[in-house]
Amino acid sequence: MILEAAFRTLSQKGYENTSVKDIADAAGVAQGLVHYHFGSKQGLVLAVLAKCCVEMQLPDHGDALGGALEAFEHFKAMLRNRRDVDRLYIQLIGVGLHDSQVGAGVLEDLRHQRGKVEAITRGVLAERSLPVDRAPSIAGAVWGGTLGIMVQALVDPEFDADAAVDALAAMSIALATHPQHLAGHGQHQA
Amino acid sequence: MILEAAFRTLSQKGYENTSVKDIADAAGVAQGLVHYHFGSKQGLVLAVLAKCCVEMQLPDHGDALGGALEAFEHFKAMLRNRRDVDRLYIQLIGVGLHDSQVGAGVLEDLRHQRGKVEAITRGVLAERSLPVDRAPSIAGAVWGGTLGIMVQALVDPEFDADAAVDALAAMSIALATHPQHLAGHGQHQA
Amino acid sequence: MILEAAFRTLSQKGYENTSVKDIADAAGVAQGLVHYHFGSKQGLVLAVLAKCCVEMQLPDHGDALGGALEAFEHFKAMLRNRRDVDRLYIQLIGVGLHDSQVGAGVLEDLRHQRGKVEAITRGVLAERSLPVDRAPSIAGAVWGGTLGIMVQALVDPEFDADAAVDALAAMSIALATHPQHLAGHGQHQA
Amino acid sequence: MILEAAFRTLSQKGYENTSVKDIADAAGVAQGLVHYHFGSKQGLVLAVLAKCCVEMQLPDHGDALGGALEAFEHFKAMLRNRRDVDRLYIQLIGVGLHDSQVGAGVLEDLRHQRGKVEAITRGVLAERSLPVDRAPSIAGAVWGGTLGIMVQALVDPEFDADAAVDALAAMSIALATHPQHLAGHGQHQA
DNA sequence: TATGAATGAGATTTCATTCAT
DNA sequence: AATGAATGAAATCTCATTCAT
Repeated sequence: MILEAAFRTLSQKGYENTSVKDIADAAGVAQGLVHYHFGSKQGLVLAVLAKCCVEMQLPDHGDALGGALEAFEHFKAMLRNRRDVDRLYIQLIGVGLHDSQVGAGVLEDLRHQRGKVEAITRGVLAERSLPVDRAPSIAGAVWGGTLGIMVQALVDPEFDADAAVDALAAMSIALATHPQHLAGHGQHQA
Repeated sequence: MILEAAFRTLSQKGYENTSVKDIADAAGVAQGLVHYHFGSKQGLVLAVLAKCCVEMQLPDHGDALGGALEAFEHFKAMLRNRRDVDRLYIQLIGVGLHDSQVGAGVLEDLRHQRGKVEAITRGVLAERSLPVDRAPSIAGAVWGGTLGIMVQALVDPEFDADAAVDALAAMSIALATHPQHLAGHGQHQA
Repeated sequence: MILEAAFRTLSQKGYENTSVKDIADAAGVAQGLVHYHFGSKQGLVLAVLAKCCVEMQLPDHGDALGGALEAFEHFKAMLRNRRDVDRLYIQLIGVGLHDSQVGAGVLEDLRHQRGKVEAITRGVLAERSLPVDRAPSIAGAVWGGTLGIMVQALVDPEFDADAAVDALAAMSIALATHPQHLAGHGQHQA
Repeated sequence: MILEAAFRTLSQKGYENTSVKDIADAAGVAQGLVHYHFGSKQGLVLAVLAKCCVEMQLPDHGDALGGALEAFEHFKAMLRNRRDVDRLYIQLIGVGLHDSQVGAGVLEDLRHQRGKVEAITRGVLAERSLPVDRAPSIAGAVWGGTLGIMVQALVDPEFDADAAVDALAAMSIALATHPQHLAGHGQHQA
C-alpha cells in the first residue's frame, strides 16, 4: 500500500526530505503511480494525515470523569507506542502553517481532536452542575497541553512525558473540583 | 541586516518555501553573502532561532504567584502581538524533528523556556511549602499547554486563545491551591 | 546519445571546464536527464571512461613477436587518429588522482591495459625460453612508455610520436633479444 | 610562504578541489593577498609548477653511461620520496591540456626535462660512436617511460615502480649495446 | 492501472575576483 | 602589503510533475 509507505517515509525522514520517488521506492511502485492515485504530493500527504487522525482516535466512554482519566492514559500510551504518528503530526502542523491545502487538513483534524476533549470536559462539568460554556476554553488548554507535551516528548529525549501528563491530569481535576478558580477571569462563577 | 530579512521571510513564507535567494533579495544583498556569513541555510536559521528565543523572553518578577500571573499575561500579549515569532517557532519545531542541526537549536531553546516556567513553578510551590520536586512535571504540563495553545491560535483563526490561557492559568492555580490532587500518582502528598 | 555528447564535450573542453549543462545541451536533452541516468557527473564520466577503454582495445594476435609489433603499430594509429580519446584519458588520470570514484575507474582500466601488454610480453619471453616472471616489470615499463609518449604527443605539437614509439619498440626488442641486460638488477639471468 | 601552502594544498586535494581560500587559509593569510601577489589562480599555479620543475631537476654527471644509470636511480628516489611533486605534476599535465596558460608552463617544463634526458642519451650514443640524431626519439621513449611509470605508481598502489624503472633501464642499455635494432625503422644504422 | 523516461524550474552551495579600508 | 566583506556567475543536483506506452 502506497499510504503505508508514505506514512513510514514521511514520519522517518520528514516532509521536506521525502520525495515522491522515495515514497514510490518504499512502496515498490513506479513514481508515476503516486500521482495517478493522489494527484500531487500534497494530496498524498493529506491522505496520510487523515490516516494519522484516525489512529489518534480516543475511545468513547460512559462515565464522564472516568472517560477523562482514560483519555489521559490513552494519551500516555500513544506517547510511548506511536511516536511515529506524533512525529508526523507535529511536523505537518508546521507544514500546514504555510501550505493552505495541508493547513486545511490540519485544521480539520485539530478541531476534531479538540472537539473530543471538549465533549469529555462538558461531561465532567455537567456532572458537577458547573457551567458548561467554559468547556471550550478548558478543552483548548487541555488539548493544548497534550500537544505541547507531545512536542516536548519528541524534541527532548530526557523529558518525562508520563509525569507531565499526570500533572496535566491533576491540574484538570483540581480545576473541576475547585471551579472557583475560574472566577477571577470570567463571569460564570458559583 | 540579513537576520531581520531572514526572520521576516521565514516567518511569512515558511522554511521550505523560503530560499536563500529570497532572503538575500529581501535583505538587498548578494546570495553569496548569506553563505559567507552563516555558512549554510541551517546556520542562518539557527541564528534566527536564537533571536526568536531572546524575543520570547519573559520578564523576571519578585513575587512568585504574581510572577506566574504576569507570565500568563505576557504570553497572551505574545499571542496577540508576535504571531510572526510564534509562527516561525512552531514551524522550526517541525523542521528540527528531522534536521539535527536545527533540532539541537530547538532543543536548547525549549529547555531554556521550560526552565523559566519551572523556576516560577518552584517559587509558587515553595511559597506554599509544597514539594518542589513536582516542579519539572508541572512545568512540563504548563509549558506544554503554552505551546499547544500557541499552535491552536496559529492554526485555527476561530480559536479563543485568551480564554484558553485563562483556563490554563486557572488550572495551575487550582492545583497549587489544592495540591492533594497530585497525590494519586506520586508519593508526596499532604 | 548522451554518452557520445559527453565524450565529445569532455575531450574538447576538459573535465573541469565542462558542466553537466554543457553536455546536456550538446546532447539536446534536459539537464536533469543526465542525472536521471548517470546519477552524478562522476557517474557519467565513469561511463565515458569505460567507453574509452573499449576504444583503446588492441587486437589479439597469434604470433607473439608479431603481436607485439602490431600492438606498437596500433598504438601509433591511435596517436594519429584518436587524439580525442587520448586527450580525455590523460585528463581523467589527473582527475582520478583526487576523486576516488573516477580514480577507481582509472585504476581498473590501467590494470586492464597493462595486463594486455603483459600478456604479449609474456608470450615473447616464453617464445625465447626467457623467465616470464619479468613480464610485469617490462610491461610496466612498456605501457609506461606508451602513456608517456601519449602525454608528450598531446602536450608538445612538435613531438615526433611515431619516432618515439619506434624507439620504444626497438628498446623492447633489444631487451628481448639480449636479455642479459636484465641481469644486473634481478636474480633471473642466463 | 604562500607558494609552500599552495603546493601542499594543490598536491593533496587536487587542482579543482582547491580554492584560493583553501590556499590562503593554509598559508594563514587573507584571500585577497593571493590575488595581490599572483594575479589569478592560474598565475599561482604556474608559480607552483615552476617550483615543481626545479625540484625534479636531475644532477649533472661527467661520465655518460654512469650519468644515465644515476638518472634512473634519481628517478626511483623521486618516486619514493616526492610523491607529492609527482602527484601535482601529473595532475597539472591534465589541467594544461585545456588551459592554455597552464599548458604553456607544462610544455616548457616537459621540454626541459626531456632535453635533460636527450643530453644524456646523446652522450651515451656519442661514447659508442652511434648516430646521435636518434637521441630525440630515444629520449622521447625514455622520458615517456618515466612519465608513464610515475602515473602507474600514483594510480596503482600495488605497482612495483622500482622494478619497472629497472626494466626501463635494461631496455635502454640493451638498445645502446645492440643498436642494430634501431635499423628496421630508420635509415641510420651501423 | 501502471511504468519510467523526460522535463524544467529551482535549490543550495562554491568560488574567483574586486574593492574599500 | 594586507585584509576580508561583498559580489555575481555558475555548478551540481533534486524534484514534482507530465506523458507516451
